[in-house]
Amino acid sequence: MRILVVEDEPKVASFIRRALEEESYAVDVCVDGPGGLDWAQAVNYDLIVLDLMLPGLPGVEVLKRARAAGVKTPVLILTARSEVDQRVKGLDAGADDYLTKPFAIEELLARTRALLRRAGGAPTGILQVDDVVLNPVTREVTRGGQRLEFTTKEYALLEYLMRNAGRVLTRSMITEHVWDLDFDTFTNVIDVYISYLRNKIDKGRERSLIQTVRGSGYMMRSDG
Amino acid sequence: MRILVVEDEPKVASFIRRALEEESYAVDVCVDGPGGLDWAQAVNYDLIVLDLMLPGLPGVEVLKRARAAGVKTPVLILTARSEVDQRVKGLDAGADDYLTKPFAIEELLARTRALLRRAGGAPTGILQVDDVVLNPVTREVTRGGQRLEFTTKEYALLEYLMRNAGRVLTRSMITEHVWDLDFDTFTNVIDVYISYLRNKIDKGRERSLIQTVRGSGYMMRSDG
DNA sequence: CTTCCACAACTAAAATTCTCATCTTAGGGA
DNA sequence: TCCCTAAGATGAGAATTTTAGTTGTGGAAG
Repeated sequence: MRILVVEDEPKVASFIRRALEEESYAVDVCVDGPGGLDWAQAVNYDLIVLDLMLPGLPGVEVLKRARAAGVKTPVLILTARSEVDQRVKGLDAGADDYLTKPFAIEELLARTRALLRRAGGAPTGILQVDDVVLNPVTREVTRGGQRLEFTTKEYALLEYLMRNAGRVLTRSMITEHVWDLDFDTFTNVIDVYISYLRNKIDKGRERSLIQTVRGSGYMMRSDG
Repeated sequence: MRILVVEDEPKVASFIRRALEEESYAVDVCVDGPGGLDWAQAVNYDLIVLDLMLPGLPGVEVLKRARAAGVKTPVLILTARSEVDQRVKGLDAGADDYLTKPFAIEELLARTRALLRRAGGAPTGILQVDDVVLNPVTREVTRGGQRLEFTTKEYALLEYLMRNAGRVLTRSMITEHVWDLDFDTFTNVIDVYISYLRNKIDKGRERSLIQTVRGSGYMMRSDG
């Protein structure tokens, strides 16, 4: 899940970034309106968090132009408590939800989850492949009832694979969703992390849930 | 030293990024013209590497507008072999040097060094503080003739300190030049890396070359 | 059909980067 | 002077990434 945060105050931006990254989202931060608009159009984000008070170009304008340009990504806007009519304008301009500053970070995370869930059309949010069950809300993963522990990157990769079970994911697709955007092609971190996942998930089983598709990428088996 | 690379082909971009990072520059990559222009104006880069063949806005236009907006940063343009008149236009628009694709990466690094040296007005490039000698070209550091080894980040931090010996560098200045732009304020990596440097440089000496300026930041002693 | 080669993928181990928790120090009140 | 707080230092170790050597695969050549 890739999220764009358009926010000019560095403190707030890095606070949000950190919180979202802890939840295993891939986060890009942009500090001004025009830049935000560019990124929103250039990359197919899963969610955009947009401050309405921006230098260069007001947030509402960014949103309007992005929508005009055909960007369908759900947008969560941030406003100061006083900017009530801004908020209304924001929702009119095509925002999907809003949050007033200052806000509890947990609130932001909850709304993020909600928006992503709504966009994905998933009713429960629980992912299951074979006897592996992943709960995106609590970030808990079990296999056959046994709890499994993952690091942030491992979890992000696993969730992406499970969300796309039965589909082949190329290395660049994985890169785009789980690692940084300007990613180095000449590394094999993905292979390494696949190996970590297999170690934890398939330990002791003969057939891995994660299949290698030679020359293309990897695929999570959609069913036994 | 912070460098902006504006280049749309991901392979080329990450190739350049990697090469520059290996030389301890802090590198930002931007994939289109408008974005490049924004970043060039928003951040005080030490060098901009600009592809002339860009989506959104031609490189020459980016350059013209940046210059019009008062951006003084040296610019190195990249062109395909066939785009001879583009190159001329680029130099007319205010570029400081050019390189034709395909190019040897060493060539790019050499020109980068040359441009940065020219801009900094440093004649030899060798930095010396007390008996610590740093050669930015070979990335070799010695103290009293003894060779010292550093990791990429350690080296970048040390070079920045030495280039500004006698001046107090705040944590945000260090952040801007050595770490990523959207840096987390709540971390103490800088302190940790200062500690690493002291361990390697001052091992066994009573007085550290790197002074702590309480409440402000750090400073490399300019002289004994 | 078999063998060989080149490339893709795998993995262990090392290196690097970053975080966290704890300890130390400096400086300003009470 | 003593104590308290904020700032800084640092060891331990977790997470991430790189490196390099090994293994596996499929196609080409014989």
